Amino acid sequence: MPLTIIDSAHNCRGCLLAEGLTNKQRQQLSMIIHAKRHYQRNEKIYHIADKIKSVYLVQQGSIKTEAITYDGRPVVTGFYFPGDLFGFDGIGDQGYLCDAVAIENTLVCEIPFQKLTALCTSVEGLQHQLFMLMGQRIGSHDHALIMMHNMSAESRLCRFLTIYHERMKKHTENQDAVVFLPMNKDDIARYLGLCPETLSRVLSRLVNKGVIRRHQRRLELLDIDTLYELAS
Amino acid sequence: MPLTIIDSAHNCRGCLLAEGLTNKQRQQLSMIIHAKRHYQRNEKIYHIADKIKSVYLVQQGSIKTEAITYDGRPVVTGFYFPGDLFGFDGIGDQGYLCDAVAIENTLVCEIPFQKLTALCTSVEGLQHQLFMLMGQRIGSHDHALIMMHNMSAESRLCRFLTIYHERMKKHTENQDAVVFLPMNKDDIARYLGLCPETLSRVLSRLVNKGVIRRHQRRLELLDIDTLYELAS
DNA sequence: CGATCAATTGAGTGTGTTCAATGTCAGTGG
DNA sequence: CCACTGACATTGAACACACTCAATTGATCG
Repeated sequence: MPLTIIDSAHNCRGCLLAEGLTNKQRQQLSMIIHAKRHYQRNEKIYHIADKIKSVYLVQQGSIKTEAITYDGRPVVTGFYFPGDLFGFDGIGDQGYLCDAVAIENTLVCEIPFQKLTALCTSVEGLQHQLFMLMGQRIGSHDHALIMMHNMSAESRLCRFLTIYHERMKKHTENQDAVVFLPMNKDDIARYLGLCPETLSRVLSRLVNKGVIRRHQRRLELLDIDTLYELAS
Repeated sequence: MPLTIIDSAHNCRGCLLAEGLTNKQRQQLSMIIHAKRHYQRNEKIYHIADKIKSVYLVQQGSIKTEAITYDGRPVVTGFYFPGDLFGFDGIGDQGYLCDAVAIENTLVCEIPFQKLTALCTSVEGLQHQLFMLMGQRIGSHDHALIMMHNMSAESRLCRFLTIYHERMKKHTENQDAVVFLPMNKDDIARYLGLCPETLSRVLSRLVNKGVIRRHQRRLELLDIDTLYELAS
């Protein structure tokens, strides 16, 4: 079974970068892929201030990126799941701004950025796709910024859940109102800008309201409408 | 005098996109520039959800981008000054995510994104520069996100001031410890995620501490070291 | 079954918000 | 020249929400 995954990596199937490319172009793309490898839970894919410029694709598993605030606290700046590209924070001129860490056992494929941009000059569809993805990335972070502004803990969590749920519905065959969270609660708290206790309290409150049901990392979204309402 | 500005627009001098290009390449770049025009205070350069894809360069003046939170409050997502490119939030597939609004009378040059990327395939230095700028943009917003996490009102303001001061020192001949803020206080408050009253209080506190001195929109940074310390 | 560690709950505190009152300034008209 | 007006900035008091620290409960493993 892992073989098929490795194989699909070779052919760049399912990779957002390869979308709209011909088979031949996909082959060209797969040629420049530097490495595909497994990472253990908590293993780092890259470190803050690393100068090696690559973008990475999550094949299987999940990734978080985390940075350190000016007063020394760890902050989670993003989560990435199969099909997602990450590492764009390293494209600027000061190296990576985050650590990228595997949340679980994860298969990642590395794409050297310089080779990628070189290929872009000959494969126009690829350039377009890359600009799009970077644009979307900029957009999604504007989104995150907006979210941080004066939203209550409850709103933040509900929004996180709805976004995560939509993401999973779109990319997996699972269409249920159930989500599995591969990351632990502390990571979610650091992502939402809350302390773990507050997150715990909000979760309990949502359970009491009958909006969700919990079985450790498996969440049932009982009342999606209210979830969306609370996410305002 | 405005003539020289228009002229420099034609030659793309001072434009971050044109950095490292030959004169001939700059000419090619200036050919695709769609429009250069003046905007009045509070005039919009583009609107949320606009599908027309362009990036814009501030020639003179200043720009803010603002969005609406899920509960209907306006949020300022960024400020842009001469030499800055803005409009990257519209590159994704869902149109612009913000309104771009002139803070004062402002001269802006519009660069259609499609033509720009088409030119990128032939002018490699331009492609590199564009990727870099988008990468930096992603990085700076990661930065902003980190900043929002659990920082006190005072820290946020001090960080804003130091960043703004460094920006102005780099891009203008003015090397004094003085900054002019073209935007009004409400905009700063909406950018920092504070209410205007809190911003006012923090400013007063900084004056009392002897860190800054105020004359309406002109701020003297009396004690830059403490300013940096407080920005932690 | 007890030990260990994580997760939850509770009490108290701090910081920013809200709403209201006061102060400041520019522009207008008597 | 001075009082009046309206917009905006500042200050004050009360409140709400999330944080901190501590205690309790729950889960996992030997």
